[in-house]
Amino acid sequence: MTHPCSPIQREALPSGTVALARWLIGKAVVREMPEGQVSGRIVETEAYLVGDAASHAYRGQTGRNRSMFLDRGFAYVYLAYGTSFMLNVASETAGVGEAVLIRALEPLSGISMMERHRGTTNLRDLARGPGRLAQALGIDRALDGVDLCAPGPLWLGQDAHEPGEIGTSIRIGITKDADRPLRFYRRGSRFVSGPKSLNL
DNA sequence: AGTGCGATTGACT
DNA sequence: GTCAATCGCACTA
Repeated sequence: MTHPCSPIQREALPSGTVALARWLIGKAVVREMPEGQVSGRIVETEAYLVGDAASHAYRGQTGRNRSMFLDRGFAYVYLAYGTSFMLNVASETAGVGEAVLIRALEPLSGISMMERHRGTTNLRDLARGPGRLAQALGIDRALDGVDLCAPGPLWLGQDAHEPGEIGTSIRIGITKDADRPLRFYRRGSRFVSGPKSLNL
């Protein structure tokens, strides 16, 4: 197993939300549960910026989005469509509301636990899409605001693996500021979400 | 207090 | 390919 075993230090995160979104491709998300460890390699991200009408922080800080305004490396978790939790990484200095949405993982460890959480054994479907990813890792609002750069229930790890070639596209599922090239993905990975036309 | 709307998913034609 | 489910939250009054 190629387990990462300690969190990436906050100082190692690149500054700038777009830089972080690209850099996170190929890093690992690690979830510690009572039953064991679940982890996956990040293969798809999106950036949400200040002045971006698609961002939850567009109209400033609110009860839901306050974790977007934490320092780099803290988690912002929210519920979308009443059904799916979304995992984001706050990406700027404290007080600035920007974040990176983690959209898809390539399963690395704890796969049987992911299968149980997701109700399928289809490896490709375990964490392809932000809602599926959160379900596979048992992520919900209880993890909103946790430090992903510290040991605990959820953290970011190095992965002994090349990030691969990174593609860029418009973001998925938004209607405002929909033309900006702020989605990043591992080119050629079968674990990325989205239509073929955005994964070239 | 009421209303409209998603950073999605799964089921179905 | 289409489409409804589902609910917390932000916005209006």
